[in-house]
Amino acid sequence: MDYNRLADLLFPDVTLYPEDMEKRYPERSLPEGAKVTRIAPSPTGFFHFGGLFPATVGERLAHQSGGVFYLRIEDTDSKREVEGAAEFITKILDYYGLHFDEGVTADGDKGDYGPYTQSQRVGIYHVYAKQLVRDGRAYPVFSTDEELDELKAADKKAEIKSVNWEEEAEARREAMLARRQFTMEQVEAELAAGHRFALFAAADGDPEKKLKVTDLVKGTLEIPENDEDVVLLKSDGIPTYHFAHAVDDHLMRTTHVIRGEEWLPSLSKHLMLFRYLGFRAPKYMHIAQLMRLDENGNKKKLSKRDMGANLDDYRRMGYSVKAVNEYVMTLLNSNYEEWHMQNPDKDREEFPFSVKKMSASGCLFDIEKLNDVSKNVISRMTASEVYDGVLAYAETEDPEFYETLAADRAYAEKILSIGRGGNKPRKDFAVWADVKPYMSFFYDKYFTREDEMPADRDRADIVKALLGFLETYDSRDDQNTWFEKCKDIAESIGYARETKLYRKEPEKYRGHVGDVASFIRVAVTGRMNSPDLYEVINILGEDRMRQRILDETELLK
RNA sequence: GGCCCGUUGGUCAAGAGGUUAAGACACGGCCCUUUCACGGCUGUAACAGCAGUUCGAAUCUGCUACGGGUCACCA
Repeated sequence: MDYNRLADLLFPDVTLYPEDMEKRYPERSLPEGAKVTRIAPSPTGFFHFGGLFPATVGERLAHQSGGVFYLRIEDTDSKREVEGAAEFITKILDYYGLHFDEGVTADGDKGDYGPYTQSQRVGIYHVYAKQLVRDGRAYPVFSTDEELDELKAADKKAEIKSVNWEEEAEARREAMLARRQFTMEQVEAELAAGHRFALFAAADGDPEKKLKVTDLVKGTLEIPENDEDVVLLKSDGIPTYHFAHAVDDHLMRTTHVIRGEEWLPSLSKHLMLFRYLGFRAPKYMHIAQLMRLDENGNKKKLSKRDMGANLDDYRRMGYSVKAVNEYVMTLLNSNYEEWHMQNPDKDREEFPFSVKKMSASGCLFDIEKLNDVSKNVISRMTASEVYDGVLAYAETEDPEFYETLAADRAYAEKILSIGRGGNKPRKDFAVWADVKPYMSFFYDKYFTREDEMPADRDRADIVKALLGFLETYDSRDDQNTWFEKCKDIAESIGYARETKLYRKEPEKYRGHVGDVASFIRVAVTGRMNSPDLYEVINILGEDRMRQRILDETELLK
């Protein structure tokens, strides 16, 4: 067979050669050891939470080494493409603090190795496709539209459990061998009839022979050589992932391909393609998948449908970017947490991220741990930072609360300052959504009496204590004086001045000072629990405090 | 089913031939405390199994079991 002629027949419009591409996209001049990484999502309008892992690793590796981190959009599957998805991706990645040096951005492509959207690179793929035909490594397969439809319909077959794998494999093999048989005349006839073709790479591997590959996280892998022909170009001329991966990562000079371990089974194909194309293969890192527990208690890959799979959900649930990022980092390098405790003031960028520390096995997503990380993150923020965080969250998720907060920043910050700072800060919030119920009683329009007065205390005592409090209250008192007065009130109604005294001899008293504090707390906040009462009253102001206590005593009568 | 990957407490995990097998989360107890949220102390709990190598194995090898991934003109 005259492969040169076949190549011209198949790709009459392609006039460039691989050498031209090499010239157009030369080796990058970067410092020794600099890594070039990328993330390459499909524009489906959905960004998987798990996608944050390879993205974070790529970002850290590139920027830790003075290299390049870029974003490439893999839109080779038009069926799954969603309008505006690329924009959504750039937005959400930016939101999560992943900053790119190159690639698709909100204002178009940035960088010398573009275009960075695969659908705009078809001409480039065809140059290499034509070369592979010339080399006798790739061949066309013609299909009519009906046959194509059938293929698509057959997709579901793989989902049916009762596949006879042996028969299936044999049939596949036979079909493959049959496809490889064709004559130039047949090709000419098909072309003349206007039929479209898919381009396949003929596999030359022997699965009995193993290939030793080093994966930076999995270690040394032994994978069988590839003996399955690989689809390079689909009938519409668009490349498959496999082909685009080889061409793009070579031309964009990616040094490290970081992706999920679901790609491991096709690694053999990719390595073959790199060899056919005469490219040096990049270093690979296959990252273990994030898992969830199914109803039988087995681990399952966290898939699109699962709760918590959508990265954007975390924003909606009110997790801060920092918390999510720290959680991810904790899972990626488990010594991060320890490092962070020892270096509380240092930024995540300063952490010596290590590939060696990464786990080869998939871990379970643990919302409890995320919450803990998140509480710590928020507890370290200033009141002003918390305010900004809540405000940004409420703007989209709770517009009414947003208005309330925005109306008086100083007031909200005062509330958020309670118990903040110092080395034992309060840890009340795991998510921004926790803030509203926490501070609601500070706003008259949200104030409700949620908890009752303690049932085991005398109503008349309560009223006496409350009125006594109003009588002696002086807003100029410091906390100590204020609480001494509470003790006086306790004593005046036959309660113990100290809680300890009461515990020792409960029969001697009708209650204790803690009860008095509770009465005031319930009257003022409507709850049994609240942050520091003295500060709460100071922030609320004397007038509102008096009004609420008066209202409460009315209710008790 | 073939192929590949994985397996240390409930979860995330240190650990790289000799350790009382870290730590964090969760859970329990005690303490602190005017409630809550913190904080301190403390407890329960693990090397999947079996062989082999070795004076000695969580660490090396093999097998088994279990779990996961994957087998598209999807990525």
